[in-house]
Amino acid sequence: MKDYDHKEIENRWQRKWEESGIYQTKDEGKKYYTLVEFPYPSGEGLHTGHVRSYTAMDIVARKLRMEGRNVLYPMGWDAFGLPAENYAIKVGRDPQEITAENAANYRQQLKSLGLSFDWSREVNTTDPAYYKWTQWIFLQMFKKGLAYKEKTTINWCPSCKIGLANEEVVDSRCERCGGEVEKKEKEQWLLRITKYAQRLYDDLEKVDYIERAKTQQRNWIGPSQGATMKFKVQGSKSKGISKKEIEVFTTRPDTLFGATYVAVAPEHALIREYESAPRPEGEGGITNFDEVKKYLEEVKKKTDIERTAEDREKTGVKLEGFYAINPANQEQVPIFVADYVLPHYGTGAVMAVPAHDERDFEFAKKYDLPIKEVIRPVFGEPHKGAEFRRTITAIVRRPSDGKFLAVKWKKFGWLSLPIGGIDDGETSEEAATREVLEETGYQVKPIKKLGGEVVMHFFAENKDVWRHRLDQPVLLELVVDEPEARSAEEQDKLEPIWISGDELLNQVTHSHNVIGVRRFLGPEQAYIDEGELINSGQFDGLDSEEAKEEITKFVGGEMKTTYKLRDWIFSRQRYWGEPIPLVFCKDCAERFKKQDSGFKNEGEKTNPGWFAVPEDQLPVELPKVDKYEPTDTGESPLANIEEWVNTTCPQCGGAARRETDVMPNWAGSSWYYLRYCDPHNSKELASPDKLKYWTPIDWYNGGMEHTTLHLLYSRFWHKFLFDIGVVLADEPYAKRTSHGMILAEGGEKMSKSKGNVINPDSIVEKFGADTLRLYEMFIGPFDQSVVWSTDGIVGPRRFLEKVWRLGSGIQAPSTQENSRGFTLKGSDTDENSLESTPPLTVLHQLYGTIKKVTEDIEAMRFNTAVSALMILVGVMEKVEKIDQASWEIFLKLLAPLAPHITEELWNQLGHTDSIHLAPWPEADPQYLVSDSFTLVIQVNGVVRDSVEAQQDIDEVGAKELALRSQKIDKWLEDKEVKKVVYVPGRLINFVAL
RNA sequence: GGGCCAGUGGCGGAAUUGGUAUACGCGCACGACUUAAAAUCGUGUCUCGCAAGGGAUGUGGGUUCGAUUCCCACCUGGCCCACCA
Repeated sequence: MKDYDHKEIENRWQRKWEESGIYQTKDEGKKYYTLVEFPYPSGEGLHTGHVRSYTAMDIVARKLRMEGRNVLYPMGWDAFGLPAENYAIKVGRDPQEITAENAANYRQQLKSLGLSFDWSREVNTTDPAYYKWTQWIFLQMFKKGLAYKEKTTINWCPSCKIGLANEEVVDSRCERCGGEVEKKEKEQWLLRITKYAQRLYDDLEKVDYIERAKTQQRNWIGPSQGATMKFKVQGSKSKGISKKEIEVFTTRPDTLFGATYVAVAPEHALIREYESAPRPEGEGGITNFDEVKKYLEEVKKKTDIERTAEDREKTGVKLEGFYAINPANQEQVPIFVADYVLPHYGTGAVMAVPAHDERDFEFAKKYDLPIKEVIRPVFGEPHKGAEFRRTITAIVRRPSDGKFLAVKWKKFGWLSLPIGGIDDGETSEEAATREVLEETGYQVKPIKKLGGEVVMHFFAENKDVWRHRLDQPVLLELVVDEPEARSAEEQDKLEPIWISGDELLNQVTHSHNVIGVRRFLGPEQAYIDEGELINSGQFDGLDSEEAKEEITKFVGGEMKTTYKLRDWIFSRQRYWGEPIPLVFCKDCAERFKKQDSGFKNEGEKTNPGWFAVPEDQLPVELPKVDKYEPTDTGESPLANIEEWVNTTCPQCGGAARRETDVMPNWAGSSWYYLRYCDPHNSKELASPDKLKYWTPIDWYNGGMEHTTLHLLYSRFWHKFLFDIGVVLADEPYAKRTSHGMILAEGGEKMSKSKGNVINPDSIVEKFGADTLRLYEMFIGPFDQSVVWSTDGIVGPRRFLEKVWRLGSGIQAPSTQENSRGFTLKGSDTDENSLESTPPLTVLHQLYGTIKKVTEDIEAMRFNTAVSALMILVGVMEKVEKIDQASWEIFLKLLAPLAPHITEELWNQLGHTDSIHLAPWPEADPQYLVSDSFTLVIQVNGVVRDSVEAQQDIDEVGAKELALRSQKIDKWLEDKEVKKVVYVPGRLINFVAL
């Protein structure tokens, strides 16, 4: 027998598969579209994480093929991007060349892993034939008014002299040089993804994504319900109220009566307006504009690190010279400019309610602004199901005279006073306690009699936070104790423990069963929860929920949903990306400004002077340049190529200039999955027939890090393509799963700088692709991060060697007659194991494994699938004979995971067809159940014995059988069986006292 | 600060409608084969105890005949977001 030579076997079969084209997909049959994220072909080559994701989907794809599905499992290159550009700058080579080399390397690596990609459908985002359609989609968006140019702040790295995308900024530092990132104003193209925010949010309901991904997208889109309302602005010296207004967004219109100032973001239009045209005081001008200007400059200078520093103080400047009018009560309130107000969220202006918002509270404290309470907490009814087995004694100190009053804290949120009952005479102390509690805002009422005790209801609602919104804090001193375990005298001797706030929380919850815990907050904090309105005129007594709508209506505001999601900044002032196919004509811009008509589409209307490059001129190809660096002004290097930039206006035929910004690398990856359906189509991005056949993607696996960028962006593009009738489904991916990261030994991230990167090539070389595949699947749960261990690889390798030895002992049938039944190698020398395990065991094991492996692959539980196969081999190893049919079933089960060795052994059995096209085995139900099982016998829930029982045994039979056990006798001695719990097929439990 | 996820032997991990905790693999120990080693095969491997038994799934509680699994609180680690009004 030959040794298992993984190199020879893997090379040979990879070659044969390629020659025969068995993984090339036709466009017919019952389709299934499996997809993995196409890689960025970096210089470093493939890493272990790629192997994990691609192997997993390869297994799924292979199994589906064996089940008769027409599977599309394609691959391509997401090849635009910074690393290639930076490398090009460094060595002065064309990024296209570098990319081609890297892609060739990746292709070779992927092939060496035996992945069943259909290479005839390979795509490359940097191929003009591909990005022609990326540009085309962008133009459709432009024409629908979804693209617009706006001055926004970008991240600017002063040392690299380039603008950085948000993704290139890590912890406010430049990803490349590590320097601090500054802000810079720049004209940018943006895509109006916010227009799709609600649909992107709602339609998550329709798709089968891993729950984490859904949650993350929901949080990212971040809708919040609230209202916009207008504050009128009045000059301090003018009589009438001006027409000027500040619109604010709030989620808490119920607190409007507590709004004691208005704050606007430094970027707010109000300030810009005064900056360009200061007005006299009487008309509501800013009289301290110099001071304001100074503040704005300070803010601009601040880096992100300073702005987000943990202990940062809120700063702001009051705008002197005018007031805002609180629309609820017509009170004059000051206006501040403050950088804690975000320009891009809501309206860029807030009504500040210090009493009920932590940030406003902090700001009001600092600038000595009024804090007006308008919400009071409401206590609900106690949790009905609460039972009281334990009591904590608590002592309340009365603020007036500092005297202690004994009370008992019962379970959560209850305070019981040892008094005879409110009606029949409290002691003066007890009455005083109650008064203190009542005065300080707690509802105190008798709940139930407990042996002469009246239990006072102190708090109520479960899971609520105990808020102490009082001037005079009542401290609770808890003696942690179980009264039923101690005598009264002992209790008296207990030393009280002083605790408060978070300590209380810990103390109580650590030692006792507290279902809900109330946290002390001092009076020095804002009460941010909802409650009952006070100091709010005619709205007093309403609860927050009702008041929100009522007050909004009252002041003429509008209920509105806003989103955290921001529009997508779509320009990069770089070279290595798709040129944005737009042209700017100065003359036309002037003309449009004058006559405001003649637009052919929304895009031209939104962006006067900008025109789409005519579709017959696509693609706008990336020209060759000498230098790949951005210009000193931060413009794209394309701006330097006059002959490319200068063109003619598609509208008037006059001189015009091309847009020199390029698209971000998220552009090409937003629709690549569509191109795989019809990769060589030169007339359309893909033919409608093929799109209809293949989309949506049935199963898409990728990294969690792409959830809020790539995944969301591509859903947006897909919905747009749906709206304009290019695709037929409004969601691109029916199912999305995600693999966990592979960490280096020691649990750290693999990184080049740490030198702990594992190169898959070396593993393939030494152990083989099948071993690497098996190992990465076996290493741990697919969706969790796992730690790489080179030592652990020998496990799967030994397993494959064992399979090889077993399989090689099976000779190809020389005649038809002996095609069934063969002797395992070694069984004639291993006499001990001959009789011990009958073949029936193998059958049960085999069919159980079919079921297990089938289900596990479908649920991505590859680790347990591998484990099941190992167990099966362990069983087969020990029997004298296995019939060939059983062995073939085993090989088929292993085939998706280890495609080379199984193909070889399959071939050695005399098969001429590939195992990967053989039908997937089905579990025969008759072998899935055996006629007996192990009945576990418990006494009071503790396992005391187990016996073999017939599968169909009933409770009476099981009880009889169990009671025959002597071990059980012993445990039931002197006890009375109160109850018997019988779980068919599993256990019987005697509850005995 | 917010959201999400995780915590089980020396290590990776298994066990879900709540029902024998530690499958499978690594490592380790002993044995067989060998002149020897490697490879392979076999046996053992949570912990205390001579045993009978007891204890253990981050910590403390709860629900239950029975909890790794469900509930509450806390601690620790990871990922994402972060002044989102």
